[in-house]
Amino acid sequence: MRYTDKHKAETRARILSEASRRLRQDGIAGTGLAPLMQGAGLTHGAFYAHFATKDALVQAALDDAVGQTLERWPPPADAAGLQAFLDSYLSAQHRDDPGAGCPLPSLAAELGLRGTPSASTDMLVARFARALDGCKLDAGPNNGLVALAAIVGALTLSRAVVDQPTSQRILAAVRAALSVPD
Amino acid sequence: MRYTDKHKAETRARILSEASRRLRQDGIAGTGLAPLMQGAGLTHGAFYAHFATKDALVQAALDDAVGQTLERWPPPADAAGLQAFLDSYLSAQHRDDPGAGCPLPSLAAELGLRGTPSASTDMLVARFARALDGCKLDAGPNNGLVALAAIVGALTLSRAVVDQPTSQRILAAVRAALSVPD
DNA sequence: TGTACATCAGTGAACGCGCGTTCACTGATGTAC
DNA sequence: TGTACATCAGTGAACGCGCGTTCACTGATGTAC
Repeated sequence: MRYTDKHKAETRARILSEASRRLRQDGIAGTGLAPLMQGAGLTHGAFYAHFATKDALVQAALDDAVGQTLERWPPPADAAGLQAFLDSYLSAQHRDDPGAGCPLPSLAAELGLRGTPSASTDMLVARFARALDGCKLDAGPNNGLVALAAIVGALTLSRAVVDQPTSQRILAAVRAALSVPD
Repeated sequence: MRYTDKHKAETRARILSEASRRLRQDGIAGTGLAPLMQGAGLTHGAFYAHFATKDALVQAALDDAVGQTLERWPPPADAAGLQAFLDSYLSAQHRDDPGAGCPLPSLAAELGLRGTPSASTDMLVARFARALDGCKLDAGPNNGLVALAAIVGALTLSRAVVDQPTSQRILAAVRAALSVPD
């Protein structure tokens, strides 16, 4: 072997991390392989030593983004943890940095339209729905699923809306609606 | 003039209608001008007799989609009307035909990421929030805004999810959570 | 320990293709006389 | 009413560009002797 296996694994991880960020920031169609590889400090030709196609990278990067998201927002242990989850997910910081955020608001629509969804998405939906089940919404047996739809919709709309006060109001309204009472 | 003004206006309307549908179906980046013009029964060169750039078309087509959406779901007059709105918006039919549907679930994320949002989006958000204010969610002063986030998130997720029972459950759960009681 | 060879991640030029956009041209129609 | 001209929506070839992908080659490293 020319380089150690460790070296190759590190390069692959670097490409993956760059892709994971760029996909959430620019969308799937908006992410080109050449700029991506340049961002990873390589030329575009090196790509195919690590992934068979762009689609294969998209799948792997999506898995990575989902994993990162589950690490950032692990299942809350108690009411305070759930409140922290909501505050963090519905923050201006999350809204303004989609590349580091949850892939559902940034990528779910494109995945749905393309018809090439991944199993990771379903898992993330299931985990987040369970995590949110305890929030105050009081929407019946699928409380967590309703709360998830609300926070994903809120973040999506808060990014799309031009008027900044409206953007803030959307986040604040959903935060208030789901918040655990003191 | 070679053709009547009416003829030109009709052609423009045909391009706009085709674009309005395709944008919601394939996204902005996913909609090419050549296939679009072919869909309108013209060659791609004719495009620039009607629009200055692709961006100008996107703006106009987005306005068209918003207008179409407000016609399809006008402000409900009473509780029964609100219920009909919810049932229709959260239907499998709406989920499975994004090209004819509300542009928020299909395009809001891309508009947010691109940073080229339109005033129409804000108007649609405001109108729908007002329309949904009376629904049962009971989420405080911005009830309609919370309900809007929930239905937009629900439709987006129902399209992205692989598992069909989960997709149906998302729509049904949000429908139940917002429904006006009998 | 030192040398010869095999491996293969990474380089950089090139592939065909579709993109948004431009442009010389056509030809059906409206207007002027 | 009939003819000559002006208009301009629409055609179709072409533009440069970035896309995903391929490929002959390089050269640093690990392995074999």
